[in-house]
Amino acid sequence: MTATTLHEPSHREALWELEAAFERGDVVTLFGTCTVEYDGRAASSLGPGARLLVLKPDGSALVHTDEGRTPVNWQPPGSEHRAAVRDGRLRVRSVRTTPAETLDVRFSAVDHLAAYGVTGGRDVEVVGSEADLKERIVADPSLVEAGFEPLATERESEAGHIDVFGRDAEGRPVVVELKRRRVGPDAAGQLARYVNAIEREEPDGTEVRGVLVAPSVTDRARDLLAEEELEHVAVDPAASDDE
Amino acid sequence: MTATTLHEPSHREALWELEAAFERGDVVTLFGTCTVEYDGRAASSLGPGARLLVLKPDGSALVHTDEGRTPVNWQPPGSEHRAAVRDGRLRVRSVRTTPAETLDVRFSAVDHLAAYGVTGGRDVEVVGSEADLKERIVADPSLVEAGFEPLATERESEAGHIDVFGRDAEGRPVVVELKRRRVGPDAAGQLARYVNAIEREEPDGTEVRGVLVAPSVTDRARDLLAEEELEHVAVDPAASDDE
DNA sequence: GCCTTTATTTCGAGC
DNA sequence: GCTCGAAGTAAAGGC
Repeated sequence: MTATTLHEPSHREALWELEAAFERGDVVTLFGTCTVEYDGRAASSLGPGARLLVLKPDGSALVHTDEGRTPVNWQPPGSEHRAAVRDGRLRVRSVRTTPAETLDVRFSAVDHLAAYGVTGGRDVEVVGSEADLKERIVADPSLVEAGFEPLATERESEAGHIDVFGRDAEGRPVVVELKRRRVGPDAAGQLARYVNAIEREEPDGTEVRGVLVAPSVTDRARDLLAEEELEHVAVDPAASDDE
Repeated sequence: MTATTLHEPSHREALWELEAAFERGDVVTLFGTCTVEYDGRAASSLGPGARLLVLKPDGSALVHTDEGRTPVNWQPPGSEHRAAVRDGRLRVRSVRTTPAETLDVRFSAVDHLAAYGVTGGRDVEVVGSEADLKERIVADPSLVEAGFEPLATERESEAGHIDVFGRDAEGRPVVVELKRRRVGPDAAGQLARYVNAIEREEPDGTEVRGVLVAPSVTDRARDLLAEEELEHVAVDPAASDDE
């Protein structure tokens, strides 16, 4: 892996290295004092300050301060990075279309620039997602209730994609909505929409049950579930193989 | 601003510099080959690869590959960073509680380390948010409809916070929900919940109107609005002073 | 491309 | 601390 670094480069030196790094498809980090202007879906302006700029070969751009997980400004993948020196100052501009968005970073001082060939090993295996919960339900339908029989995990309805569809011990259709964590009113509304859609699809008068499978629900969600005559089944969030 | 950089340091040299940087409250970037283990709300495992690790003094940790705006692994602010050398390899561990989460980055090779004093200028002024839309509505209520009179922008209901509440030309109560961009069924559901809540609060039989103010709505949202007898008013998203 | 939903969402406000 | 909703949400999957 090659790493090129410049310590307190001139703006013009930084520009040369930046352009070479773009050419190579490197990931670039830039530390320095800069202002940031963004215009697109919204618009924002950020006064002078010391920041970290990360530029990726896929077009992503991140402006980080010393605080927060979220960049203070950014540009999503698919943007195009361009660098220039204007009035003796390095300027990095990242532009994308649909939607039209521009990120403009103007440096008054560049403290450090590093360019790296970063490749390989992007695949993360995340465990504990909603998909995992679905697998648990299918493997052990009694987690929903005794006698529950899953019929489809990919059923489409007029209202959208239903997590698990099946029938209870008495043969009544059951719509199951899965959430891996405590849920609010939005999830109750989502389940209600699905149940209504299935009621329209089933023969007239068929009673369709709706079950929200989640670790817990908020008070407001509980009220909404009661109002819509939907049910909540508590499941332990993690607990698959580990304890 | 002081910037310390190490090029291809030994694992032990990297450790010393890391600990000094933590002490100083610097932002640190580390390039190298590493594996990443995360365990907390979910769990994940990331095999060896070249990555960029960013450590912030507020406890944030970001693991970036050469793709994507979102880090492949991370730890939110409030975590605590610790570094150590085990079996001759640098290991950075970031831990937080509530919820208990651990991020473990094990390096097989450290290519570059940089530490920076990044301070000041974190405040971004974002224009074009929902709050801006609310100001526009209050300044010109006819954007909702002729004769609309806003009475409250902070009205609380049993179902939650209502963006704008007012009365139409005939004196009927109107619940206005604002969205700065095209909306789906969730927003229609949200508005329906607010309208229902106000109908319960108003004298029996009072007809309460619900108006969704947004640039546009999806087909499904349109159906849902029609079902619930709610209305949609189109507003240009940007368009305040600029054109 | 649009639509829909999930996310280790993050973040902020209010209670 | 929890709840709720916004976000330039991002990212994935389906059409």
